[in-house]
Amino acid sequence: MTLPSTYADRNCSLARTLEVVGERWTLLIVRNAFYGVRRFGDFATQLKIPRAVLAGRLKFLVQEGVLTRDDGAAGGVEYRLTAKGVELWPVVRALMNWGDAFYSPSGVRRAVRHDEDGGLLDHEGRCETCGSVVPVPEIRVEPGPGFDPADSGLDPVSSAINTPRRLLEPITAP
Amino acid sequence: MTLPSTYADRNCSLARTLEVVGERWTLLIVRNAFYGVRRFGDFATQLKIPRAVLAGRLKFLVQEGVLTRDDGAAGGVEYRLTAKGVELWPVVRALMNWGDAFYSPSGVRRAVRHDEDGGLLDHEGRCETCGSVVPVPEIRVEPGPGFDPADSGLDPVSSAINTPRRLLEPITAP
DNA sequence: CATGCGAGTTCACTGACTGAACCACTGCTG
DNA sequence: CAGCAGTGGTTCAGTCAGTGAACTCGCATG
Repeated sequence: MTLPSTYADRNCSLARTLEVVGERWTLLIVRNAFYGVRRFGDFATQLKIPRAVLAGRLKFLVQEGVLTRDDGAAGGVEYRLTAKGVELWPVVRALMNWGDAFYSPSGVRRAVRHDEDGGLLDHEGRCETCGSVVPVPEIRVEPGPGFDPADSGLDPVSSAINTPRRLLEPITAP
Repeated sequence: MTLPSTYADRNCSLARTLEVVGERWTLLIVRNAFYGVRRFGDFATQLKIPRAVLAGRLKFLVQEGVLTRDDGAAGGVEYRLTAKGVELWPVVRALMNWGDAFYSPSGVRRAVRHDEDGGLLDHEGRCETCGSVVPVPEIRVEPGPGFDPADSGLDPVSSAINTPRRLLEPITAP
């Protein structure tokens, strides 16, 4: 858990990455940060993660330079992805693609589009309409055909992230 | 650990994927399978993973259809990636890319090439020489500029996987 | 001053991981 | 055919990390 090597293989960048984001909950926290979640309480309610674990993960991610911790405009604390954190998008996307392919028979659970022209993104993150590799802030996520509305979450945070929205745009308090 | 949801969010393919490959050690086992490791003992010695954990992970991955378990030609048991398992390559590659980018200042630890023409692969898996998206069995992995020979591993399995080789090609006993 | 809220911390409990030792089966080998 | 080594596990006690509920702290508001 602490910095000094949790995995032995010093020559493997996969192992090195997993030391940072490979623990339980960590990538879901990062995913929520992409979805615009910034507040401690919002992470906690949406993920139903024990607060002690959340506190530890957030501290570690800040220490690793994946998130920043600042006092937000509204007075509370805000956690946001750094540039290094945003670079985790291909990782998140690859994992989502695999889950959609093998565990979502009725189609992707969340569709990913280029917000400028509405084009779907392929597996490499390229817009099928304009052909460009879409930068993360221009990506829109919305429920796809495999999305199950019966399970869309009753808390306001889940409702917000299940509404079509751009990545990184902050979810707004009710 | 068992199948019934370890994460709450039923509408997230990321969570679903992490239920399969998100536990400690699991992706390193898969990585080794890409590198041609097939035998129980070889996984154990290269990863220095407790044998009980390895046994549990292998059983689970077989159950999930990521690996197959067969009696090999040489008489022992062989674990191999299924087509579904091979589809995890983009995940492994994305994680390695991020680790190389942020934790390997002197360059990638392992270079990934198209074995047919020697072209380097970009982040989307496309060959810079011939321009095609390279299928996994045609990918060659070799030590890159960030590779540290002082730490290249003394056991025969590590030596084998630190030698340039095609993915999925079985490592041969000494 | 009471109330409430956000952001954590504390704590007892449980479950998972660790490492070492042990077991079972196979195929030799003398 | 007894002994032995190799492979593929299982068992077990000790430790460590995750869980969930309750609690604390600081700050703003009424």
